[in-house]
Amino acid sequence: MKAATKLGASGSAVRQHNIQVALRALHRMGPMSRADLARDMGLNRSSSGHIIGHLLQEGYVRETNCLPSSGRQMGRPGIMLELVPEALYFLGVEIGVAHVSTVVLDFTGAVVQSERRLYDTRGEPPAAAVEDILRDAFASLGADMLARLRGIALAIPAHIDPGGHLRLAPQIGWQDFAIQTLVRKLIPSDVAIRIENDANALAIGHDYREFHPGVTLFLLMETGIGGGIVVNGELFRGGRGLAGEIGHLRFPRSVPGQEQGERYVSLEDLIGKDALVCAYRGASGEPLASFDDFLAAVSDRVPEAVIIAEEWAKTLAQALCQTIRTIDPNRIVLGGCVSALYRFVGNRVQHHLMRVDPEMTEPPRILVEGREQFGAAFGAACIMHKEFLSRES
Amino acid sequence: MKAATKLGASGSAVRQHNIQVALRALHRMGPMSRADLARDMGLNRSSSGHIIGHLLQEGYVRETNCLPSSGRQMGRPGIMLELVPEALYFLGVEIGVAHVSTVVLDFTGAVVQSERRLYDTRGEPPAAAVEDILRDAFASLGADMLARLRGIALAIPAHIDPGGHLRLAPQIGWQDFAIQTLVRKLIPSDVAIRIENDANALAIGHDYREFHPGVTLFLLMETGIGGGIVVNGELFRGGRGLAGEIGHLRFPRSVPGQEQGERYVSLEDLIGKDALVCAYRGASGEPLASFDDFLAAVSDRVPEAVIIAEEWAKTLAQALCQTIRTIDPNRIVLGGCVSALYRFVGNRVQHHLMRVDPEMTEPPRILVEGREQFGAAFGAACIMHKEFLSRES
DNA sequence: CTTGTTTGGTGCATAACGCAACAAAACATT
DNA sequence: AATGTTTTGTTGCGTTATGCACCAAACAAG
Repeated sequence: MKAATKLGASGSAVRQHNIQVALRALHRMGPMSRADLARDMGLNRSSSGHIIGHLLQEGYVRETNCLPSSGRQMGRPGIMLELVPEALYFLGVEIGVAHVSTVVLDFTGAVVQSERRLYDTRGEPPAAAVEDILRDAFASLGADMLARLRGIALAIPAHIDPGGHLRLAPQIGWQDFAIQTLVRKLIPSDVAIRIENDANALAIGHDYREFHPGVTLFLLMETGIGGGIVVNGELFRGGRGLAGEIGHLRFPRSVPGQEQGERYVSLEDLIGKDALVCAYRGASGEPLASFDDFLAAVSDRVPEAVIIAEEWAKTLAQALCQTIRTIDPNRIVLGGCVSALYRFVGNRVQHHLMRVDPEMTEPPRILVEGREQFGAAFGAACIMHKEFLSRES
Repeated sequence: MKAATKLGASGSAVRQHNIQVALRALHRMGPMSRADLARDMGLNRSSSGHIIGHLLQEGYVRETNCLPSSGRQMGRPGIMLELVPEALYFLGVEIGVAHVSTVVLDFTGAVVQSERRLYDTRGEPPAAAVEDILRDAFASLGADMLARLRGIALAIPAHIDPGGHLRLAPQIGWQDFAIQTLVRKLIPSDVAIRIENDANALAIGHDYREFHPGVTLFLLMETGIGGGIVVNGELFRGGRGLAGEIGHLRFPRSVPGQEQGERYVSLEDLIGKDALVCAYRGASGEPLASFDDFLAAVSDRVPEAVIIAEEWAKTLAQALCQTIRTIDPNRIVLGGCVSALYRFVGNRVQHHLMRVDPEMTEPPRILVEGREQFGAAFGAACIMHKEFLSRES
């Protein structure tokens, strides 16, 4: 109510803004000339030239011999410009239950370094673990990267509130931990920081490679079911950072013993990896069967496995229907190891979707994200890259 | 992918932007001096003075004798400034099933005219009806209002896609109708136009009187259950304009005859007004009972009515739980005549909410919007007022 | 070779903001 | 009552970034 407006733009703010727009255009459209840039930004060639001159001098942009890829042109060809890859670096760190991954992006957004190593997160107190992980991540960076690092993001399977405070991370046993202020104390003050939920990071990572207009729902399906919602390239976090947590949808399941008493079970306890493995072990009589065994059985159409997969498809369809009606996504992307099951029973999911809600007009496309190399660490790094090109330098 | 950036800001664009910011501040904070404005906007007093000088000359702002309401101040008191009410007007029109409402806002956002009359929308072909309604709405405006009208919004119980095309309006029997292009042809080209879903308009209307940070879910509960999601003052429409349509959530209901075969019913067929009236008529044995009779019976704790209300509370809690987990709202506002039931069984809804999802930490506040005079027409007018203060003049 | 077209750069004008200074208007103090 | 203090509104000047017009350069086509 008394929130200050604070949006006044002064002269030099315009220049900052236009620099950001130019860098974003250069990032998205690849090499382009000053004239291309002027047309794209809607300003005069001379202004574009001044901006590029500034960026050349600062070392963010360089001229390149790349051929003008655009169609046949009549006059003098332009001098192609591109972002200087080694100008700045951005670090993404994924803190998992039993591993830590790091990804380094250069200024063009390309992955220049990627590591994954085992780490028992549960065995350490939070503060010591974070300090440990960051020290290791920094040690793996070259001196030039370290000097030009401008952003770090941590992706954690946790509920992070809008202030960067970790509320609850059941899988790694952390809770109520001021992680952002801790990280802030550990790294130079000119490096931007962001703490993000891992599913949100994955969603951004998937979306950032190419811009998807509209609304995308990203589901990360492992033992838990996480989710991220991306709207026109921006994360939708909800009021307290919990939006998209589809895994916590509740479904009534009648208890065998009692006739009337309904119990409510969360979605991830119904269609998560552990639930599937547990069901398959019971049905197959193999108490040591793995998730891959289950997948193989579904692939071979073993009846016990197919029945479990069918139930999975039905429950997933119910959940997707609720979500589709609530946020109206244009597309749904499935990730995580459980998403492999969709390749076998995707048509069953579609079938149940139409059965649950026959009135649904043009349901969103559902696709499976297979490229697991782009993990949450990549998404986290993308968040910082994106943020740098969106805020003032 | 090839989307032009087109965000370059030139010199005069800065001024336009700052004019908008100044007008918004004046609208939100009420009368304030040039110095107050400069502080709020974060620019120099001289710049603020220049902007105000321009707005005074254009007739958007005037000096007033209103006392500086802010606390004790030492030096020379400032000259209070305020928006000129009669500078511009904005019209909101709600097209209902059996009535049409119009609301006119002045430049300060105050309601200066409000009408409601019966109109059988179903009895007319869409194009003729819209033309008819608009002609009547214009006829009710004074000449000065007509000359200074800058925006018209229509609120319709329909699915409107992002392009302003009416896809489906079952309640009034319209579908697939290019309403925005029709309206565009009927009114002067300097008047902005917006076609919006009625629940969305209501949500904006509720939110616009004072700014609510975070996420608000607005539920319009009549025979149908509509919904609107407002995020930091902006509507979240979803990929195709269907976000928040909570009434179309599907719930499995076992059919009495068949044991196994589940049927899925949409939420509005379970907790909408017609469903409640139908159930109460059956239970009470009064085939002509009205919704108000049912409410009175619940108020008097007539057992048959209370049982129906309890089922309503349980189903509503289930639906709210799914929604809360999906979009994580900070608050939920109930509107429409059915929301009166919440006053009686709100605690039961809360009880079921905790039973469905005991792990929910700090559930959003649920409140009932009683001021029905602020209907969808008011919300539609607010949309145009807001849009004028947000876009370039 | 000449002509046409497009590009990159330069000088000048314009627009908007920040800064500093000043008169004016109230209140506090002596 | 006279004076100092504090804040406000206004004015002139300097800075910055953009737009416009013009020019040389580079390449294609006739």
